[in-house]
Amino acid sequence: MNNPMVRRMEQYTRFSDEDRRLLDELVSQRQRHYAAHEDIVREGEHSPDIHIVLSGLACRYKLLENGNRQIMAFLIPGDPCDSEIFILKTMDHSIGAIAPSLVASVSGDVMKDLLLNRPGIALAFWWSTLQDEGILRERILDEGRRDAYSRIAFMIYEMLLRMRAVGIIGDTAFDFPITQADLADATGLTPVHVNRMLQRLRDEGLIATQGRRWTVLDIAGLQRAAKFEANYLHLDRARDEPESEAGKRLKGLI
Amino acid sequence: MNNPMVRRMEQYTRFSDEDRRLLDELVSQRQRHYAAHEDIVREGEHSPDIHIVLSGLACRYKLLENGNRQIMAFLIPGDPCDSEIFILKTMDHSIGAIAPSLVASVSGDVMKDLLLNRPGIALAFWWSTLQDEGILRERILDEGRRDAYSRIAFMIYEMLLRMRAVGIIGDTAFDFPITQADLADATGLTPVHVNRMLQRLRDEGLIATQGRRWTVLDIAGLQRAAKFEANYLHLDRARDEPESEAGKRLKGLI
DNA sequence: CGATCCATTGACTATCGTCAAACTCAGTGG
DNA sequence: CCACTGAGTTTGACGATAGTCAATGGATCG
Repeated sequence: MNNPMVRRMEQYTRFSDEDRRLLDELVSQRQRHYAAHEDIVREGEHSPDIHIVLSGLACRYKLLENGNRQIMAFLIPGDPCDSEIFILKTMDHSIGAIAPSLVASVSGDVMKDLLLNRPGIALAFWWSTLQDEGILRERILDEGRRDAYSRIAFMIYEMLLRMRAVGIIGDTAFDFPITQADLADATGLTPVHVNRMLQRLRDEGLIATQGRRWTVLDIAGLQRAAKFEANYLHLDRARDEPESEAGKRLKGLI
Repeated sequence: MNNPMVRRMEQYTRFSDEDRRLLDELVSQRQRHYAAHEDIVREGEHSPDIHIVLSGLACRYKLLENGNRQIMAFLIPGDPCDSEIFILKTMDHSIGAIAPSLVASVSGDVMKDLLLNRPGIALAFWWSTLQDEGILRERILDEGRRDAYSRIAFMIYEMLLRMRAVGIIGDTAFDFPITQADLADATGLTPVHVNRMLQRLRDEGLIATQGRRWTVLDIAGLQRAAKFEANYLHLDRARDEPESEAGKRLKGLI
């Protein structure tokens, strides 16, 4: 079976055949399609199931009183959405589909059973949680200390790497079915400003977009735009650590 | 024993006497003082121990190539710093003391033993991780969608609640040994702008500062400044949920 | 009593937000 | 086949929030 969750987690661990079989079974029992903009889990709810994105694109988001939305994380195929429900009573944020998506539901009891009896699987889920936390921290760094241009570039680069990790990508082109307004909600910018930054990235020959298909034309240039390059002021340190800090960071994280 | 970690975790669970004894023992074995600005764990390292802040103030941070620093989270007494070391090879961020701090070291082996054999303790640590993740998400919301004034107000209010939860607080006054430059690194602003916003909060009678001691003079006003109030456009929903979204959020989280 | 670290001020700049309108394009129905 | 529609993208003019730079003031500490 072509299980994106297994593919993602195998960046970290090698599953036994039995574990892989169990995980395949896990995501194939109950599946459901969600339309674009449909909520999968809502803030304040407690769901008896956990959800895993199999195809499409979803996100974690919160709404502010004034109707503004902040997307805190994108969920791509292979990502579990809400493994915290075993501990926390209610969700402190919502999960929504951005594009039409296929999502697996797993009963919490079945999941709990797996976590208790299959240490390999439990470890992989723990790793997944920690990776998510790393991505959250990177996002804080991004919003706090990078300008709009770098932030957009960074976002695109991160999606490229993450999609590559689960194999849903053709070399440097990938489906990222998102509107500029969604991107604005994810980066903390306005749609208008996102548009301006995308134009700049296109003008500079770094990326191209045709509909929902994004192509990275110049990976090195995109890294540079995203502030991924080693700073030449730190060259002495770079002898020991040939890669830039940010480069290592994102690789370690993805 | 006066164990802030136990106090913090008992917001979530009630420890058995034995668990409490074990946790008290855990943090009293090996303790060390760190000076202000001293690193406790550095990005890229792998430490055999996990660390728990007992007094003072520390933070998770990352450095950018240009020397800019982003503080991703404050660690107050009771907070474990690096429980991820069981899974991840290296830290993807650094932990540093902001003020002189007392920190407990716990050998990873001892810790692992506890997590495997004391389910009550394992659950409490898992909860702690999830709470941290919630705080990270709230920070992303903050940086993405609130202006500087609200962001500073929010930060102060969050610290008030968190300090209250571990009991290191005199009603509405608390020690928050931080410079305006640190606050700038945590909120993604410049020190100059932080200064302007603090002046505004003081002018409006919401807070007062004497050295490192912060006093909240007007809690409701501070909540309002932090955009904690229910939005009256949502009153219909507020009938079922009398609290504001943000209010619930932070309470659920703390 | 300098030295140092922080806080504060002011003048100037620029990044980004706001508003509003026009444009593109795919889908729909007469 | 061709308006009609609506979602999404693009443009431009303007405004405001926050950053930059540089100097001053205040407190604490050997």
